[in-house]
Amino acid sequence: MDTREQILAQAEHLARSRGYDAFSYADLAERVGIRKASIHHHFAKKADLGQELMARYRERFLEALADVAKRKAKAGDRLAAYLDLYRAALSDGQTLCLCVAFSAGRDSLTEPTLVALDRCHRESLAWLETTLARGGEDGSIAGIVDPAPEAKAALALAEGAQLMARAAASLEPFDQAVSALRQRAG
Amino acid sequence: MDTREQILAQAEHLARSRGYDAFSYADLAERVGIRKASIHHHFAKKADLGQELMARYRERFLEALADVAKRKAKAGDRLAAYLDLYRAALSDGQTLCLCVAFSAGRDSLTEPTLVALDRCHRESLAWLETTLARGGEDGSIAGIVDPAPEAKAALALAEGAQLMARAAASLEPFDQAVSALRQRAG
DNA sequence: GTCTATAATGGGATAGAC
DNA sequence: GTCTATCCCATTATAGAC
Repeated sequence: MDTREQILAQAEHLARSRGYDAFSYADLAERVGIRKASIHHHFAKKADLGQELMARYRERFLEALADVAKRKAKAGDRLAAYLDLYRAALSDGQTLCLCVAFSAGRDSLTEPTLVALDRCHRESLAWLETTLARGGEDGSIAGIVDPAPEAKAALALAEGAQLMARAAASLEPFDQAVSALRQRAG
Repeated sequence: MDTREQILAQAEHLARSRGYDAFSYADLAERVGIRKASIHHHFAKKADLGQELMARYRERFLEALADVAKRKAKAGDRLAAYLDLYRAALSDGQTLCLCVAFSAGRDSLTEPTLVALDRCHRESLAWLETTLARGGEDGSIAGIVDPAPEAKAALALAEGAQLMARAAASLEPFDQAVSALRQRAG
């Protein structure tokens, strides 16, 4: 992994565990094992780093959703896998997904970063809406009436459950909060 | 309103709109119309201010829940009023509730503040669990099977819907995300 | 591409006069 | 209780040598 990738990886971890405002180039430099000035060589401004973090997070997340759709045929299994993605992102209550972390501190973000965040939300919702609609049709997800608002509810539930788990620094609140939705997926 | 109260009010607004890390004593001083040193007279350390912010927020929120229980007899109406509290806290997508704002940046908080945050979550969950249980019994909330995990789901949904609305700086995502739960309450 | 050095600014916090 | 003045440190960011 080249230096630029290492910076991005460490920055993502810091942003997801502490928040965008609460990590510095000094933290980052220490973890990567280079100097602050070298970070600036790769990302001139912190805003550039934030923007790229969000852009690549969105890309990776959407790829993961596409992969779920490829691996799982039944909509119910896809929804379960969706919840597992959020569960895994928690790392036992230590980190949030980047969308949640960035949403809370949106005032510190620049316009391109906000655009990428919004795009991530909209694309996730489209995937969820399709999944829920299919699940309603083939009967693999129970109680689907109107897929569009229910997709928003599912996203809100996943993000909120993550937040509760992060507050408690434990996975348990997440599992309990999503259990009812999980059961609807069989 | 005395100075101390003004400081708390402005600090709460800043913490809820920007996050704990992203507001300073300088911001606060400017808004209250006094100097930084005068803020330190009332709250020696920022951690003291954070702790008191969380403590009084919890107190006020729990009072609001008690008030809902006093004003509304039916569990379904209580749940609707609960969602309205979260909706009102959003101020059109400009501010989060303090629990959500503090959960995201928990690494910056001191132990007493985290204890108050956890207490706020636990007490809210207890209120919700009682409300959902009653709603299941009297039929005013549809589809209640197991109140304990469903209380956690309702809290996660409310917090997550707030986060989505904050990300979009709009009330709309909140209303759509909670619409299904609202309908279950009649 | 990484380094040392440093600028410029802003952060939390304190001393002491009024 | 509020002020001015100041301290010390962390922050983002840049210049220029290697």
